[in-house]
Amino acid sequence: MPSPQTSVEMRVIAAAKTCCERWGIEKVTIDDIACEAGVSRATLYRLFPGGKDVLFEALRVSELEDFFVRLTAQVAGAVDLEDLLVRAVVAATHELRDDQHLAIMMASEPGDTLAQLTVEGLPRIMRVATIFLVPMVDPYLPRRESARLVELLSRLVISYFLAPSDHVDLGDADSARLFIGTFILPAFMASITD
Amino acid sequence: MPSPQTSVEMRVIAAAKTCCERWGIEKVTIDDIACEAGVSRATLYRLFPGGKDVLFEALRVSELEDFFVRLTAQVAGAVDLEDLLVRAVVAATHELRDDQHLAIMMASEPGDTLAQLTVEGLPRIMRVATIFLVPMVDPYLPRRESARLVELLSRLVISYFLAPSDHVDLGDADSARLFIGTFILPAFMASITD
DNA sequence: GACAGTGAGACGGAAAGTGTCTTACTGTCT
DNA sequence: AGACAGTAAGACACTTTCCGTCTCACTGTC
Repeated sequence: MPSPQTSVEMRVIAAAKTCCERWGIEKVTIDDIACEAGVSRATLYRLFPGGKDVLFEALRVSELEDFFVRLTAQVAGAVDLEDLLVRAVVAATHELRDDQHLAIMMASEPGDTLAQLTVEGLPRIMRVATIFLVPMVDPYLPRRESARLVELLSRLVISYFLAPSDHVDLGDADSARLFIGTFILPAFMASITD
Repeated sequence: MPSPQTSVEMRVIAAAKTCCERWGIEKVTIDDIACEAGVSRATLYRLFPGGKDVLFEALRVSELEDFFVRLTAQVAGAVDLEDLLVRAVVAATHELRDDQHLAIMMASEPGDTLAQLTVEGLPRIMRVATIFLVPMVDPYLPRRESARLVELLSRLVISYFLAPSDHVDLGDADSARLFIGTFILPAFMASITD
């Protein structure tokens, strides 16, 4: 094989992303993706048995991991729990707002995209968020509390992204700090190990 | 009827344009357009007998007319033939470069889009260009020469737009003036009625 | 030479899209 | 009131596209 074993999968996933941006998920066909990836349909089905559903699930997971990899990089160097949470919330909000791919999906298939951010996709989002963020919160809180905190903030970031508030702007560090200091940290105060 | 007789046609054409931008021409269906226009399929077929082909042809004509209406506005007030031609060429080049719709089409269906700018669509472009521009050139040249001049410049604008040159930039007034003064006007000098 | 990975493409069934037609509704005009 | 034009809704038959699976041939690698 000419490259690491993930190469073809990655290429197919990237092709799926490209095709989605070009045509919208509901107009993309397996042939489109296979063609874009420079791969035969047979290969695509061998790599992702189950077809479109499995492939798009893999794409979402891939996107989500990229999202949190970037997020992790942006919160490196936080000095305490409040700083960590504020940075994470602000960075996540900006990532969401700047996500070109997400914007296109939201414009062309609002229904599906919203479902992926809320009812259907939220469990996966929570799962990946937990994997990436809980280890960062762990130094400050007991494990169980870390998971609760990450879940709570993740839900709030998504909610405020989808429906911005007049009172809080989680994309603004000061506003986020005030919000977190007022509504979030007190609830976890008793557990803070520091 | 609640509005002028062209209203429904316009709405359908606008819907076709919207759908094209969202999904690309090769992915759009008649149902998409009818739905976007808030019109039944029956109505759409009554308005554009022949379906997709006729409808898209109407869309192209509509786009083209809009293009030249804007162009006409931008060359108003030209003081002589050279000035008129330079303004027209520069404005047309900028229109093409800034055309978001065209850019999307070019990205998603380069083949079809190019065909509409060259082999298949060029006769229509020439026709509409002639209708709009010849009257503006007429004061300076005999009718037959006007048509030749408009055709020549239209072809050149498209060519330089599609494949920019290192020597000439028809989007730049000085460069365009030099070009027109050197290669175009001399050929028509003998006919200038001024 | 065995073998894993792949491209090409055939295949039948399912789904979507097309173009035509009929029916019923809603206003407008006489 | 009744005729009428314009329309939405959707049934219909036909065509095209798409899907998922399968076979076969090719190509490198061990």
